[in-house]
Amino acid sequence: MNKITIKDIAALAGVSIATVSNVMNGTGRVSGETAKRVLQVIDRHDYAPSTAARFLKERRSQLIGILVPTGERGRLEDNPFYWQLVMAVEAEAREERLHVIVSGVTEEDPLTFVQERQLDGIIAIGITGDSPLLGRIAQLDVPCVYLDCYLAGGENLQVVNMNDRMGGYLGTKHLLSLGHERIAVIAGDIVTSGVYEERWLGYTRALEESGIEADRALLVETPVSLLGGYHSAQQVYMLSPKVTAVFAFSDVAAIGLMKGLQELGVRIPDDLSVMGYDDIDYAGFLTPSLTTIRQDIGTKGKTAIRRILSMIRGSVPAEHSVTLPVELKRRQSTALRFQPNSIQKEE
Amino acid sequence: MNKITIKDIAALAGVSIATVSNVMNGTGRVSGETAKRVLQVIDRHDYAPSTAARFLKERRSQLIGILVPTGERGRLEDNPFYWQLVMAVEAEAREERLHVIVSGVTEEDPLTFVQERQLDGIIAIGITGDSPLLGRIAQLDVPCVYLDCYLAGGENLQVVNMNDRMGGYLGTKHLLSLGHERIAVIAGDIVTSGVYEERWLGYTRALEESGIEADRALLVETPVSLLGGYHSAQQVYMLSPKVTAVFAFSDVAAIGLMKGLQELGVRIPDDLSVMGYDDIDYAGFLTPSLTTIRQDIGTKGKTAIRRILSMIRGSVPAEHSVTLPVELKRRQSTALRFQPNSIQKEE
DNA sequence: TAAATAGGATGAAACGTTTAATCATTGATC
DNA sequence: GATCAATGATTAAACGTTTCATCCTATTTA
Repeated sequence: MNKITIKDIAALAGVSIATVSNVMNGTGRVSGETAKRVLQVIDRHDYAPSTAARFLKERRSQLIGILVPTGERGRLEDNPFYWQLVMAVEAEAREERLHVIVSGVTEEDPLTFVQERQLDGIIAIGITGDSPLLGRIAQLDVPCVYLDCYLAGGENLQVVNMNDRMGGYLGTKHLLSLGHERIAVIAGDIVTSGVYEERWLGYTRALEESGIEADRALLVETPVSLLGGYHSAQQVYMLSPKVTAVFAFSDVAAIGLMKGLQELGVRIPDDLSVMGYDDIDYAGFLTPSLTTIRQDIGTKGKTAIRRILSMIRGSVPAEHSVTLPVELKRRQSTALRFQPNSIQKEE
Repeated sequence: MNKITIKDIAALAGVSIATVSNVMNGTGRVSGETAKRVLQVIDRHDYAPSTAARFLKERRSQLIGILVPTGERGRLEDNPFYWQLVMAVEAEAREERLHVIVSGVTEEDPLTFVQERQLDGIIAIGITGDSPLLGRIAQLDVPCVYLDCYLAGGENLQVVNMNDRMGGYLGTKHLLSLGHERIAVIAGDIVTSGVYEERWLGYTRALEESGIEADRALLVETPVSLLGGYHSAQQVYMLSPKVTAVFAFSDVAAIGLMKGLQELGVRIPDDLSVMGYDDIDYAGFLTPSLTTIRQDIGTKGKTAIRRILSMIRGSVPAEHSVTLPVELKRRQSTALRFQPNSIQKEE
């Protein structure tokens, strides 16, 4: 069953292939009569023009790549966050008749496919300031928007970030306002990841404003995952009761942490306040529900794809980077420091 | 900055384009000498051959489509499950040098892009027995694997399902073994969705084996989501205390349900046992942790893509459909019926 | 010495589109 | 009646590959 081509349609409709092409694209001049006939033939044989041929001619692909960091065994990172992002990007893209390729980037052969497939644009997520990818992408000369990236020399790159520093600041302020002064932090590797570093900077600034010096000993660096959070419960437990609150820089880690703490007999928020970050859907449905910093991933994705689109159309947005707002979402997992009658912990 | 093509490489290396092509693909006969020279030139200009041109010739795309159901506003359905799937599929695909397009399918123009882009294969998720898509896909004549689909006349279609009936059966057996006899069920629309219907059939069979007749009044049909589960808590509450256990056919709904119940003062599992389905990552990290039916999404995805690959290579797997095993994951949210001292509920 | 063979490289067609340039027909204008 | 303009449709080049058939040159074989 050989694929039907524009040539077949032309023959069947008794016109030239140019006319068929013109009918499909609304270009050139075609009489209503002919157009109708051609469309009928197209419809009857449900013919669809080959994008390979078209894009070969037009030198583009109508394809957007989402470059997702890979974790163990070269797999895409396991975080529901990415699906949220894909959802947002795909929705916008589909409206513009673009499609979305989701791909992990590995060390060996990171990006040749971008070039080979002539992607119209790419969205790169979570690239750290010193990554070699950065140079590669620049070389490619493809419209690119960086998401959640804090880049060293990237002044003229398109960057879309959430206001991570503000998030760290808001969360810490909230805990301070509840009377907490020694606040532990759970985060991924602070040094290499701009996102967590920014949140940490917000954290320290808030503390400073209250005349408290940030104490690196209260920082627990752990993989950002349920298990990572779970395992760090032990360390947090050792820090208590001097430490009365924990700020986890990720909801996922916070959920693991809470589980771990509860198993150790710690009551949340009575004994310890826990604060998350992201406001993933589950945050509001935990017991206790999780106070967190909300970032609107949908907006983030939408902003990214919109910028890609305007870059594709040749109009580079005026401002290079945009920082989207975050918001404190107060729930049950944070409370005033110490119940009056529970100043000392049982040992 | 015009894209560099095979022609440029040929000119620079002082050979014909045929030779360049041969060098790249290891076809034809090329001397080691020439090969080296060509490769150098390719490397120096980091040239990457255009897939559009290549695939135009080869009549394929090295592209796999994942067709995701769309929910409100035409967006991809919001369920972390899909990301798990994409992760698995993408990993396998990348090894075979295929790429993955994620696309929602809408009513208006469901699938022309499959044809236009000449996808090498598609993975269709959650298509119900009577969907018009089914016919369209068959028409396309593209290798397709159906995931989580119970199809009416689909004897010769490639279907990969989990053993949903067994899952329903196992979960119900478990609850029965704990002494529960009136067990409510929370599910999406049973009629149209094969998956939930199967689980329901497993449920009724288990009951029958204990001489209990399934009671349709104990079935709460609700959207499969956190909020859906949350809202159904009210109905479940009305059914208690005669009903002593709930089987939610989705973890996501179960999580919402538990939250709702806890807000109503119901203790889990003391007052009511709750059982989920899927074993999403969060299930083990809730308080109480959720007893559930585990399905291995990674394996599901891997199986699907493997079958696609063999279909692409022309060898249609012998058995048309495969059913993967599920497993009971016992945790804290289910317990023996009634504490001895709490036979009657306070009213 | 002539013919056959093998290795190495090339020419050109084909893949299915788009599009600029061209052509043919008809009706309007001078 | 000749020129022009407008309309409708066609021809052919181009896009960047792959690949088959062909060609050249040196070496081996008869």
